[in-house]
Amino acid sequence: MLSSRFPVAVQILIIMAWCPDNVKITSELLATSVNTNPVIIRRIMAYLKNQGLITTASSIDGAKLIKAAEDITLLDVYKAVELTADNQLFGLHENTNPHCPIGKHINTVLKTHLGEARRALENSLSEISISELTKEFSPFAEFYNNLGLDGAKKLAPFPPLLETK
Amino acid sequence: MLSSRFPVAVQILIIMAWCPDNVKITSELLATSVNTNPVIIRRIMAYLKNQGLITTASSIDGAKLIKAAEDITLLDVYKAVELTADNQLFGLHENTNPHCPIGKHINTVLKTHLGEARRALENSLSEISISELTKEFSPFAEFYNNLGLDGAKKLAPFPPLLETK
DNA sequence: TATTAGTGGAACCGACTTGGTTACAGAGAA
DNA sequence: TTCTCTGTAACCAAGTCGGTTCCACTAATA
Repeated sequence: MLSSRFPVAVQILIIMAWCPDNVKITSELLATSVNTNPVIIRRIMAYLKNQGLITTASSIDGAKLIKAAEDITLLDVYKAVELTADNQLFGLHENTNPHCPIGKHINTVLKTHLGEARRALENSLSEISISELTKEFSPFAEFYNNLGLDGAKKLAPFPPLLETK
Repeated sequence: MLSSRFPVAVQILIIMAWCPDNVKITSELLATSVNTNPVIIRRIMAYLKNQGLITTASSIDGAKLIKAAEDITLLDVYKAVELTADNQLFGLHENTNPHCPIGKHINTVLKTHLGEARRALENSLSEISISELTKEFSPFAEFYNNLGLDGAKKLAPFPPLLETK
């Protein structure tokens, strides 16, 4: 089963970059947009926080981006939530037979070539920033901004997004 | 945990491309090189067979490559054993909130950009063929060939590789 | 100070994947 | 027939993942 941590993390960052300052970004707000449990959001936000992409705040303040949306690439997000400790995209079969020449050296050979493939993937991810993704939602952002602070409350059924500080 | 089906499949194909014709390729031979159970090998060979890369044979004949090693790329192997039905590399969170503009459109936007990343990965994988990997083992192939049919039996402890028809 | 809102994290659950193992029916060559 | 090997089913233990509940802690506020 493919993990959905990565796309959810991207969605979190897009919302944080997209929302006006008067919108308080809480895990519950984000959970409403993603349609999941706030704890799921907090787990993913912990990755993003650990990677230095966002800050979180207990009590009344919402979460904030640390880096500008232009400076956060999909690679940053991917590395924050998906990669294992040894930065590998593919698994390897350990304990191959050292008495077989191929078994003995296969992993060294594979690491080289699969590393190239991983770098190709990462290069592609690094070419897309959160701000570029945010632009694709600009029609909706304008609509939202035109509502103003009070008008926004009419937007149910999606109440959490409309809470302001 | 990262699946090791892909690297094991590559190892299988390298051995099949590398071994002289007088070596009978059985699941047990391959399992000895990989250092796992023959059933694991057969499961992976079923993927390769289904993809049209190899044939298998019950009884006395060994498995054979259908396509030439030059024409089998790592992408062929990857697609055979790793990709899901919808060809996706990344998971998506389904059931996002349709009342949130971002939640409603996030997956469409992500599919576009993550599809680009996937294509970058696949392009990289398609540039490496099994025969290129086999070349990296050529020193050992020469050594093996120099042994001849009878001398090969001295190569224990790695007996299964040495059985000939 | 007491209340309130929200975070952070532990604990647990069910569903699923994965590598591994055993067992057995069937095909095919000798 | 006998022997070898494949193909497949069944099962297991371990790990992952999304989800949920619960609770201690923090910080702003009334």
